[in-house]
Amino acid sequence: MDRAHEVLIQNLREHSRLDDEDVAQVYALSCTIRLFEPNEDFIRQGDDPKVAALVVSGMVGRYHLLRRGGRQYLSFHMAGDLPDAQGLFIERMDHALCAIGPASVGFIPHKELLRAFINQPPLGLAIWRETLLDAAIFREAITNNSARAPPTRMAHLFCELFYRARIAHLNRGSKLRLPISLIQLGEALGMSIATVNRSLQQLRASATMDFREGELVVLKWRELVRLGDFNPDYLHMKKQQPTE
Amino acid sequence: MDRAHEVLIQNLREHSRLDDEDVAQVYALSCTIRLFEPNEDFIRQGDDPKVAALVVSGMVGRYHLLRRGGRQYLSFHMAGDLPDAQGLFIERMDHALCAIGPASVGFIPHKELLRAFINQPPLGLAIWRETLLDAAIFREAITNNSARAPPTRMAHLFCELFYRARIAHLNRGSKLRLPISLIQLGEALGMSIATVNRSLQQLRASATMDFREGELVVLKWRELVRLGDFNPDYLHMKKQQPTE
DNA sequence: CGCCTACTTGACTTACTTCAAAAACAGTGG
DNA sequence: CCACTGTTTTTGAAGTAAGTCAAGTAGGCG
Repeated sequence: MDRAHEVLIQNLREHSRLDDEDVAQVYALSCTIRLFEPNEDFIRQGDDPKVAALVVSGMVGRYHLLRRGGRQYLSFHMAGDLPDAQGLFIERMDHALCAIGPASVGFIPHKELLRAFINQPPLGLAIWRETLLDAAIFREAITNNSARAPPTRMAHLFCELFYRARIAHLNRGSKLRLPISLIQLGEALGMSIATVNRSLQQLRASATMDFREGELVVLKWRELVRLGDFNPDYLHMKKQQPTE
Repeated sequence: MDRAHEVLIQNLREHSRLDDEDVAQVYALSCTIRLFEPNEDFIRQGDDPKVAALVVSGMVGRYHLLRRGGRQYLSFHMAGDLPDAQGLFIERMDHALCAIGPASVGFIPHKELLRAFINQPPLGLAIWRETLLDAAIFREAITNNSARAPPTRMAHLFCELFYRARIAHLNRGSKLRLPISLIQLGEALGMSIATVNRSLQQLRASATMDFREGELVVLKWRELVRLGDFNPDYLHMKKQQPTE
C-alpha cells in the first residue's frame, strides 16, 4: 500500500528537492491500486481521465494507435513514474496506456493532486519537472528513431531503460526484467520484426548485453553505451550514476 | 515591443483561459527583443539559461546535435511559442535553439516568470500546459518519423505547421512563409535530401500543395490532411479550426 | 500432446541512401 | 552588368539495407 507513495517520492527526489511538508502531502494522497494483465489497456486514446496513474510495480507503455491498427510505442515506464501526469491539464488523451508485463498501477484523483499543489507549490513544481523529463525522453526518441541505425537504436533504448532502472534500484545487478516482446520493440523503434531480431543478434554477438525471455543482461556497460551512442544528460538526474 | 506580450497572450489563450489579472501579469513581464539571422543559434546544448525565449516573429527550430556533427531537428516554432519554457525547471539544455529564417525573439527573465506564477497561479498552469503541448507534438513526431512513409511524413509536417500557423493567424490565406531548406526538412524528418526532394515532387504532383522558396501553398487542405494522415487532436486546441 | 504465440532464419523485393553531376539561385566583387 | 563562388535544389544511377513473405523452431499452456 505505502509502497505506492514511497516509489513516487523516491522518483521525484531523483530530480527535485522535497522537504518534510512535501512528503507529507504526498502521503496524504489517496491512491487506489489495481493490477493489470500483460497487454491490458488502462487508459485509452480519447479518454478524459479524472485520476493520474502511478506505476507501482511492473512496466507500462504509452502508444499511439495507427490508422492500420498497429501501434507506435512512445515510451516505457517503471515503478515511480507518473506516465500520464499530463492528463492533469490536458483534456483528452492523445495516446493510450497499457501494461507491458503484469503491472500494478495506483490511481490518484486529479482533484487531490491539484489541491496538494495549492497547499504545497514545490510539490507541483516537482510534478511539472516530471512532465518535462518525459518530454526530454520523447525528444531523445525522435532522434533515436530518426537518426540512428537499427542496432545502435536498439542499444540506445536498452541503455536508457537500464540507466533509469538503476536509478530507481529496479535492477538486480546487471540484470533487469523487461517483459517487452520483439514485436513491441519493433513498434517502439520503428523497425520490422525481422530487423529487430537481426539487430538483437548483432548486439548479442557484441557480447555487451543479452536480452531474452523478457530479461536484459548488461555484460559490458561502457561498451554498450558506446554502441548505443548513449549520453544520459537528457535524463537530467541530480546525481550522476556510476559509470561502472 | 508590445507585440511580444500580445502574441504570447494570444497563444496561451488558444488552450487556456486567462482573466484580466493573468493578462496584467504577462504585460508586467520584461522582455528584451533580439533579432537573429537565419541559422543563428541563440541557445546551445549544455547552456543553463536564466531567461526564457519567446518567438515574436519568424521561425525558430530546436535540434539535437548528432555525434557526426549533423542535426536532428525536433520541432519548429512560430510567433507566440515559448520554445524553451522547460528551461525554467530543467537546468541544462539537452538541445539547441536556432533561428530558421530571420527571427525576432524576446527574452523573459526566469525570475520574473517564477514570481508571476506565485502571484498568479493560473498563469503558471497556462505555461505548464504550453510545455505539455510541446510534449504532445514530440510524441506525434516520434510516430511521424517512425511509422509513416516519406511522402506521408512530409505532408504531416506541413499539415501541422499550417494548422498551427492558422490558429496563430500567421498564414496569408492558403500561403505560409516557411523558410526551411530541404536539407533541414530532411534533418527534421529523418530522411536523406534525395528522398526529401522526391517526396516533395510527389506532393506537388498530387496538386494538394506546393512548397518552394520558403513558401508553403496549400491548394486542397482536406486532401492534404488525408495524404498526411493528419489528425489535429494532439494539438489540443480549445476551438476546432474550420476544416475549410 | 497439440495448439498458440513468440522468436528465428532465409530468400526476395523494394525503397531508401549514397554518390555524382548538373542546374538554378544568391551573394560578391570587379 | 557580368563573371565567380558557394549553396540549394534537382535528377540519375548504383549499391545496399531494411521490409515483406514464408517457413520452421522453440516455448508455454490448456
